[in-house]
Amino acid sequence: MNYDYRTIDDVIHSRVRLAIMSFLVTAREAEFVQLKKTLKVSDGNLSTHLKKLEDKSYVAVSKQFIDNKPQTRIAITSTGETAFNAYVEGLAAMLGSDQTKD
Amino acid sequence: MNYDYRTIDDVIHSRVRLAIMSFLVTAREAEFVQLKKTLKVSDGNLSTHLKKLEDKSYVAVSKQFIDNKPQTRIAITSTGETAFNAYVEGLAAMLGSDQTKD
DNA sequence: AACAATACTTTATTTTTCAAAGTACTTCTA
DNA sequence: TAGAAGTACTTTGAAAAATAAAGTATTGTT
Repeated sequence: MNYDYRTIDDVIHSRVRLAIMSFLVTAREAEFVQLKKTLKVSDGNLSTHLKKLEDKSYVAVSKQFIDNKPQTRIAITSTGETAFNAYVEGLAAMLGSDQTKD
Repeated sequence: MNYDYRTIDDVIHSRVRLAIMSFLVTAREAEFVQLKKTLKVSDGNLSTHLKKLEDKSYVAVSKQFIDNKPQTRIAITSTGETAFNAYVEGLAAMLGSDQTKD
C-alpha cells in the first residue's frame, strides 16, 4: 500500500480530466461537442482541460471542417493510455482495492 | 458508466486528502506526525487539508498532551467512511473497473 | 540563558479551476 | 441582403485551492 500522494499523476487526477481520459480510454476518440455533452462541462472548461492533456501529449487534437463547421476530434495517445493505466494502478495501491469487505 | 465529473466528491478527491482518507479507512486513527511521515507532506499542508476534512466532518480531531508535547489524533468518522466508500464507488463507475483486459 | 528541535497553525504566494466574454464563422429570417 | 441567432470553439479574468514559508508555543540541551 502506498500513501505518497506525489505518486499520483496530477494532470490526470483533475476531476474533469479524469472523466475525459476515462471516456477516451474506451472510446479511443471523440468530438469536442460529444465530450462536452457527456461530461456536462462548459465549453471553456473543456477547452482548457484539453489543452493541458495535449501539452502532456496524453491526447491528440485534430481540427477539420465538416459541413462548413469546425470540428475538433480528440484521440487518446499511447502515452496517454500508458499514463492512464499507471494512474489507475497507483490509485488502486492507495485506495487498497484488495481489502476484503462486502 | 458515468462521466459526470460532479458526481465525484471534490473534498475527498484532492490528492493529499485522498491519501489521508485512504490511510484512515484502514488505520481508523492516526497521529499528526505519523500521517505527516506516511504521506510525505509538509506540516502546513497537512494542517490545512485536515481542517477541510474536519469542516466536512469526515475526520474528528482531538488534541492532548503526551510527555508535555502536544499530540493531535485524527480519526475517521462514520460520515467520512460513508463518503469515502461512495467516492470509491463513483470513481469505479467512471474508470470502468469492469473492463475485461489483462 | 541561548540554541536547536518538535508539533503544530497561520500567512502569503503560486497554481488551478471554471465560467463569462470574445472570435469566427454559418444559417435562418424578414 | 442586412442582421439576428446559433454553433464551435478560445481567451481572459476572477475565485478557489494547494503548497511552502514563516510564525507560535513549548521542551530539551549545552
